[in-house]
Amino acid sequence: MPRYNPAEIEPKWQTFWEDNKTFLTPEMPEGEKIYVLDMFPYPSGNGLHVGHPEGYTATDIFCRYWRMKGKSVLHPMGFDAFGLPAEEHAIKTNTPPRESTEKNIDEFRRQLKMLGFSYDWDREIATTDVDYFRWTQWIFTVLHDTWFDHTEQKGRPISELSIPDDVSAEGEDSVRRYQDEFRLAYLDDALVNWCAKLGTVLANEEVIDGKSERGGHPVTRMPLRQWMLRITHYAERLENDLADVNWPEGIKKLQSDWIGKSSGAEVDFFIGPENDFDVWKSNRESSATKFPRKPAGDVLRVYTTRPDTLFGATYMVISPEHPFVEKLTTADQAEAVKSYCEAASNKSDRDRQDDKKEKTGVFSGSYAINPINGAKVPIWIGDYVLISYGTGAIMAVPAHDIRDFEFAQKYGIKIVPVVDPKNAKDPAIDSDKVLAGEQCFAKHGVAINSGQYDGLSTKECKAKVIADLNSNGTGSEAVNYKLRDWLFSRQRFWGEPFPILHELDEDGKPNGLMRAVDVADLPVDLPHLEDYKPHGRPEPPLAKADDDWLYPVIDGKKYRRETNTMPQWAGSCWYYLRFIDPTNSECFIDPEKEKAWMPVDLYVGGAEHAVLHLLYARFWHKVLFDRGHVSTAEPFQQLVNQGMILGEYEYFGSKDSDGNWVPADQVKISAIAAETFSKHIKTEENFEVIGFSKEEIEKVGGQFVLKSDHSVSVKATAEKMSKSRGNVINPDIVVDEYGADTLRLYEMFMGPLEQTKPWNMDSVGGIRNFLGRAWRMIMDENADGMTLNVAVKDEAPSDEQLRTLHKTIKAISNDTETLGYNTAIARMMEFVNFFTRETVRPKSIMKQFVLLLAPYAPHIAEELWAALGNSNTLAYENWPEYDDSLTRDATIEIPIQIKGKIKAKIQVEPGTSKADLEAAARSNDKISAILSDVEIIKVIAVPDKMVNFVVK
RNA sequence: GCCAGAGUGGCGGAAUUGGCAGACGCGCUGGAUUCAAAAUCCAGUGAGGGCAACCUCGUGUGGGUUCAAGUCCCACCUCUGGUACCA
Repeated sequence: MPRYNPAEIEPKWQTFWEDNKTFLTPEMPEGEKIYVLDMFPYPSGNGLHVGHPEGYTATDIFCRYWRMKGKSVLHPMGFDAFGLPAEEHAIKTNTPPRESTEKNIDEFRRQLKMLGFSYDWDREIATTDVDYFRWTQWIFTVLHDTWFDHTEQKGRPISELSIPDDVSAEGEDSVRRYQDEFRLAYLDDALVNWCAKLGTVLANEEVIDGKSERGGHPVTRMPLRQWMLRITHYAERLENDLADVNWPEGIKKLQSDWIGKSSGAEVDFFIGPENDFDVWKSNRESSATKFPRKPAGDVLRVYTTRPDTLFGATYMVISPEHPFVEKLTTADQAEAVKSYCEAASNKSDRDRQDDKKEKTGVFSGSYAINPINGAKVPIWIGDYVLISYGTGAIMAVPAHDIRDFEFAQKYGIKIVPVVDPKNAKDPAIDSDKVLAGEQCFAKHGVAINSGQYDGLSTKECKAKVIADLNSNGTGSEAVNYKLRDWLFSRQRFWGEPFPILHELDEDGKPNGLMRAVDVADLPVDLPHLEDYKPHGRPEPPLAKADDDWLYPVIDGKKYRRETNTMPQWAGSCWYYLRFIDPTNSECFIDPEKEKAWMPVDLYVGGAEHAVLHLLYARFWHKVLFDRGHVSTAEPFQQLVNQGMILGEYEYFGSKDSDGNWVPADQVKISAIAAETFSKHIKTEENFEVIGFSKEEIEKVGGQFVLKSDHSVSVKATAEKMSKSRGNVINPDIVVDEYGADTLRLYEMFMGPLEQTKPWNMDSVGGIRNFLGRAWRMIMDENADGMTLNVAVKDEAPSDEQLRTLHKTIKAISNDTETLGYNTAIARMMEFVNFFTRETVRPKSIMKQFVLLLAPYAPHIAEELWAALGNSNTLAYENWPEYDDSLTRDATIEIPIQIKGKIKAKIQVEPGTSKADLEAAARSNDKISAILSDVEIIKVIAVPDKMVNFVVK
C-alpha cells in the first residue's frame, strides 16, 4: 500500500482498537484521573450530522493527549434515547418505539466508530435501557423522599421533617398529606394544551396561534394533575455555586438571568372596609408576628423591587387568575371582569406575550389602602401581571415603571412622580417631563413627593422604607426568582414511568394518598400496548395499559400506577454519573468510584443546552449531594460550548417584480422562508432569487458582483444546515471521500471550537493534502510495500531540525491543553513543510512527529508508527517532551522603528540588553543615515521586541 | 427593546502582557515534471504607486490615550445567537 489510503487503514485500526480493547478504562483511576464528557446525542433517524463530530473530535483529541501524558482517562459515550420522534413513528407504524430507537442507536454507533473516537464502548448506556432508567426512577424516589430545609439550605429526608402537633393529632393520613406538601417532587394542577380533535395533549411547540401544529385543530388549555420538581428551593445555591465552576462567563450569566434573583419587599395593602384601616394598621404594629407569613383575606399582598416608590403607587393590578378576583369585583363591574378573565384564560402564554404592545385591563370596582400614606388606590385586573411571579399582584407606579406608565396612560390613571431624575446622565430623560408625569423614569434618583423620605437617594430610601414597613408590620424584605418549579411530567408513552402508586379507596377511586414504589421493586417497566394512538381522553397513553400493569396489588391493597411519564431531561440529568459505574445492579453508582472519578473535568456540547439541561442536571446533582449520594456540589468543572457549523456559502442576486436587479444590501433573507426553501433562498420582499456559483462572482469595492456584469450585486450567505435547505453535509460521504482523519482534522482546523463557522469542501481537500504530505514525508509512495521514504534515515538531527521539532512540540502541547486545535494543526503543517524540503529526515524526529499527530489523526499516526518499526499501538506512548533551550533561535530579528514606522530589521542574540539593542540599531546603515539629520527626542528599546527612535 | 458574542486579504482564520498585521490552509498566478492531463514539487499572492531600490495606505465607522493600538478608552454602524411584560 504505497499511497496514503484512509479507506484501508482506518477500518483496520478501528478493528485493532476494538479487538484489543485499547481504550478500556480501569474501574478505578490509576494515578491522576481526567473525566472528559461529550453531551450524548439524541439518536435521530437522520443519523450523525457534521456538528456532532466537532465536539466529539475536540474531546477525543484531549483524551488521547492526556492518555499519552499518563493520566487515567474516562471518556464514555451513550444515547439520550427517549424522545418524541420515536413515539410519532410508533403511532404511525404501530411498532414499539424501542424498535426504531434501537435501530437508530445502531446507526449512530456505527458512525461514531467510523470516526475513530477513543470511547470505552463497554460503558455505553442509553437512557432507554431498563437497567438505566431503573436508577432514573430511583433518583425520582430520592427527590420524592426529600424536603428542603431553608434554615440549613439543604435537602433532607422527609422523615426528618418536623410535623406540627395539630397535624399529627389528626392521624397518619394527615401526616402523609402534610409531608406531601414539602416533598421536592409534588403533584399540582398545571395547564396543558389539550386538543380534543387529536385526542391528545400537545407540547407548547406543537401549538401555533391556539391551533394544533398538525391539522390546525383548536387547542384549549386545561388543568391537569402533574408532577412538579421544587427546583426553586435550590435557586439560591444554583446561583451562588456558579462562582465555583470554570464555565464561559456568557453561559454563567445566561443561567443567572434564568434564575433571575431580585430583591425588594412584600407589602400588604388593606382591602377591608375603609374605616377599619387605622385599626388594622395598629393591630399589625402591635402584634408579635407583625408581618404574617401568609396574608389573611383582608389584604392584597404585592411584591416590589422599588419600595422607595410606594408614594407613587396610584393603582394596583392583580392577575386574572388571582384568587381575589371574585372578591374584589363589584356588582357593576362583574360583567366586564368576567368577560375579561375568560378572554385571558383562552389565551396561551405565548399569545399573551404577543399582545405585549398593547396592555389591557379592567377595573374591579374596589379600592385598597396604601399602608405608607393611607391613600385609596383603585384595583385593576390586567394580564400583564403574571400569577406565577411574586404574589400575582402589583402596586403600580406609573411614573417609574414603563409597563405601569403605558397602562396608566391608556386608562387615564393618575401619574405621580416620586423620584427626581436630578443627575440622570441619559440624554433621553427630560427631568421636567418626568416631574410633570409625562415621561417614565425607571432608574435611580432622589425621592420627592414622599413625605418624610423626600431628599433620600433611591438606595437610602429603599432601606428606610423597608425598615419602616418592618417595624409597623405592613411589609417585609423579600427575594424573588424568575425560575419556576419544573413541570416534570409528560402525557407521553416513550419516557420513564414514574415509580409512584396511587392508593385506591373501596370504590376503586384514588384517595389522594400515594407512595413510591419500593427500591426492590424497581424498575417499573413500560407496559405493552396494543397500539400507541391517542385514546381521546385528556390522560396519558399509559392509561391504556391493561389492568395487570395499571392496578398492582401489594399486601392485599390495590393501587393505580402513575400514568404520566418523565420528560426527556430526566435521563440526561445524571448519565455522567452512570458512566462511572454503568453496570452496577446494587446501586446507581458505587460511592468509591464516584469519589475517584467525579467531577467531570471537561464537558463539551452545544450552547442550546446552556440553560435547561445544565440547570436541571445541577439541581439533581445538588439533591443527590445533600442526600449523601455524591461527593461534589457541582457536576461539571469546565464547560465548553462548540460553535455551530453552517452550510457552504451561497451566492445569489435578486430581481424585483419588474425584473430589475436589486442591490444586495437592500435584500433581507426571510426567516420563515428559510425553513421551507430548498436550494433556493427566499427574501422578505419576495424578490425573484437567482443563485450563482463562486466562479461567477468577484468582489469589487467591498461588494460581491457578477463577473459578467458588475452592475449586478450579489448577496453571500452561509446558513444553518437543515434538511429542507438541502445544505446538510453528511459525515458518511466526507469519510468515504476523504477519510475520518481528514474530517476530524478539518473540523478542528476550521477555526476556534467555540465559534460559528461555515463549511467549505475545498478546504477539506486541503487537509487531505496535508495528510498526504505527512505520509510522503515518511513513506515511499512509489514502493510496493510499506517502505520508508529514502530521506528517512537513522541519522542524528541537525541543530535546525532539532529546533524545529522542539518548537513544534512546545506549540502543539500548549495548544492542545487549551483546546487551540486550529493553531496546533497549523504548526504540524509548518513542520511537514519544513521536513519535506529536508533531504535527510532523522527517524527519531519522524517518530516524535507521529506521536504529535496521533491525537488528531489517530489512524494515519498508528499506521506510520507501525511503519517506523513499532509493534504496538501508540495510544499509550509517552507524549514528546520539549527542551525549552532547544526552542530558541540563535538570533532573532528585531524591527527598528523611526517614529513608530519600521525602517529596518537587525539580527541580535535573544536577551540582548536595551543599551546593546540601541547601539546595534544606531549602527545600522539605513538607520544611521536617517538619524544623522534629525533630532532624537526619545529612544524606546524593548529587549527581544523592538527599538523605536522618536525624532523631530 | 434588553442581554451576550463578533466585525482582520477573494475565502476560513493567525497575532502571550499594547511591540514586525495577515501565521497556516483554501483559492488564484507563474514555473518544474508530463506526449498531455491528474497528482506532485517549487515560487508568488492585502491595496495603490514606481523601471527599481522603495514609497503611501491598510484590522467595521468616527474620535481619543500612547513612542507604539487589530489589541486600551468613548461614541456609532452592521451581523450572529439568546430572550421577551418577572414588578
